[in-house]
Amino acid sequence: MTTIKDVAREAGVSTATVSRVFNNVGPVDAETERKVRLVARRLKYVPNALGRGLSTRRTDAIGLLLPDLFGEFFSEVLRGSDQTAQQAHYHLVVSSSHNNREEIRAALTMMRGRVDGLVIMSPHIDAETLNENLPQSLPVVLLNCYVESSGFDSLNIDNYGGAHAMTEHLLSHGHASLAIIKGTEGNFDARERLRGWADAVRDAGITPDDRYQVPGNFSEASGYEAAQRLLALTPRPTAIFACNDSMAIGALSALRDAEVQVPREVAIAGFDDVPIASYLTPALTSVQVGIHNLGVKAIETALHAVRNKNAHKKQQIVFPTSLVLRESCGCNISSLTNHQRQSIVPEGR
Amino acid sequence: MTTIKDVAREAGVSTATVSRVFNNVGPVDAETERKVRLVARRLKYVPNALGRGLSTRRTDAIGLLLPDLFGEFFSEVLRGSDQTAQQAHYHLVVSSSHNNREEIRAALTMMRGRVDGLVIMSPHIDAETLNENLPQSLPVVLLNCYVESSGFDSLNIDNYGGAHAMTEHLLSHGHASLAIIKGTEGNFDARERLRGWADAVRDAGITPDDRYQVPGNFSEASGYEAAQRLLALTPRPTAIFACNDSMAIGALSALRDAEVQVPREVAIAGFDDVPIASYLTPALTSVQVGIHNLGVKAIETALHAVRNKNAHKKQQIVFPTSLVLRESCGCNISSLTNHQRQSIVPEGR
DNA sequence: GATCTCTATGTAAACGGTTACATCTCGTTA
DNA sequence: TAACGAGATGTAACCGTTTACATAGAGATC
Repeated sequence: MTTIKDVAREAGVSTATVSRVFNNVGPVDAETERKVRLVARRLKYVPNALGRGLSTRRTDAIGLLLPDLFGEFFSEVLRGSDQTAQQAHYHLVVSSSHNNREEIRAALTMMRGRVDGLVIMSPHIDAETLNENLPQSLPVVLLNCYVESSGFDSLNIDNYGGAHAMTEHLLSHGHASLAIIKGTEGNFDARERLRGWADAVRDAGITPDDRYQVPGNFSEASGYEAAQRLLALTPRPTAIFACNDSMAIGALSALRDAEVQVPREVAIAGFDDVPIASYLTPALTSVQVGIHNLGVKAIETALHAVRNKNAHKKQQIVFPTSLVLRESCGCNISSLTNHQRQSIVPEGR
Repeated sequence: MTTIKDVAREAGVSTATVSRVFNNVGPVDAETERKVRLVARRLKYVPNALGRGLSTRRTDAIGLLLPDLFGEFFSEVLRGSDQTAQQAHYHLVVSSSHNNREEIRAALTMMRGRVDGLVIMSPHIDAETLNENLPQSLPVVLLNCYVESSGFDSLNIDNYGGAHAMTEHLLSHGHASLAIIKGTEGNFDARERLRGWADAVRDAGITPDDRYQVPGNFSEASGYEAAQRLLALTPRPTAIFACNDSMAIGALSALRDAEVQVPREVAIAGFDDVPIASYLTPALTSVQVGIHNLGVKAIETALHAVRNKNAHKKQQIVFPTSLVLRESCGCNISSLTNHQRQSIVPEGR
């Protein structure tokens, strides 16, 4: 592997000059530059990222800590993140499947020194763990984490508002017995969505029935199971709000297997508005959160922090949500094609 | 940020000893070790990855180059990769959305020096580009790339076999007019699947109709459009083989909008067997490729190469596929629940 | 022609580790 | 008791860059 020294020797200049050429910094004679570039190309020289990083204390990489790479949600977050990072000529170091505090801690220390900034998406994180395991100077962006500290930039989805609005919408269809398929126990999103649902139900003058609140874990399988459980109840609920689209998909599948018509007999709505939602049968009504944008914004925030050496004012941003009404909730728009269906969004809340 | 020198000074030993302690190498007195670890913990010392990497010429990271992070397929590959890398205490540097040769070239050089090995999944790669832009010593695993050289480890899906088998299966349902929704132009997978389909059709004594081979690009939207185009034909095909599940999902959606019964009027099958396939309406018959395993195996191969300093014998592995028969192809198993449905696989081909 | 600027370049010290080699101290053996 | 071997530790070179500082030469200014 050729180093800067090889290039310097071959071009008859010092390493400093080669460095200047490759970083476009300081004055370099045009002729010298030409010569250096020529030699570099001939020797296939590429500056070593480690050496450079050690010297500059920059890595040109952003770390991305995710809870579990499952389904379309994370795929979309990642896509947005990757695009944004790449545009800024940054790398993405991805680490996932951290399902408890100890694993997170390990991942955090592993990341130290490898990245210039960190985007963390994990329900199992708290300010103390962060402060314990990360240098103060490392920019951190919390994505959908419930951390009370205002010492970090954070991005959150308006879980409460979205769930509340969707529940109101289902109520507007005349449903009186609303059920919810809850998200993973202890998860912040799950809790907030449940709260939004419960408040909306109560606001409508209905007392939430405990039996109508069945557990789930954000997977299709759990949605399937939850729906089966709901169908066994008497009286059977006439509308189901699933705390994410994956579970809604599972639920749809269970209802079909039980030969229950959706939305005629039971209406369904999800959360996230994953890309395939509009292609389902029936097309899934969902709460749109702009997942892709979430990834984009997270990286942008991290990069901003990196550029300001983390001395900027930290922001807590809440991402607004909007309802995307399709068929599964009972909106009578079955004559539209999918493409049109995708754009039907109720006026702003 | 505390360095090894700080720890050494504070513990009253040399940096060499501290290094020995943290790498479990060479003899160190138990008492000394205790003291060093204590000081290290107190100072919150974490070895710097860059310094270490520069010295050892290892980065403990594997690069993953993907064409486009879209949908469930890549999400699954990534999940398998990440799990495997993490178990081996390696990091994953992900880079995606490389849709032409120049972008690939740029990504390859960016990765140089940052990773110990590289997993490349890209239709736009060739042996020359690889040899030009990568040092001979860097382990490379090609995932689903069409590269004629045997100088690299490679993993390929049995695209031809899978498509052939699925087409045969559709034919066994008595369909005489089979259509195909093709994958992205120029894509290796797409080409092989088309070839498998065409051969199976011909083997059945049918001459493939050009109008029944409509273009697609592996996205839901393109599947939707392609199906619409097929429905407009007379005679209308009675079975459609979509070159991946995303397009099959789009097609299903189009057929429903056109009020065409699946599988009664038109049968459909996909390729990939993404996780949600079994939750669709009707449940999607697909060619299973074990996407998750693909990621696992790719990283395992890369790690093996890293450990052997890339001096091992390169392997070209073809991943077998299997059919997963559900409802959309017309198999009469509608009385089963989803869970059972998932496990119905025909005897080995 | 001395002084001052400005440009172009070189020198060498970091950056944070690892590791070959040297050194020192003991306990063991002939 | 001298020689030896093994264990514990230190010394310093090295990995590939960047960059503060030094230096040299060429015009420009007085």
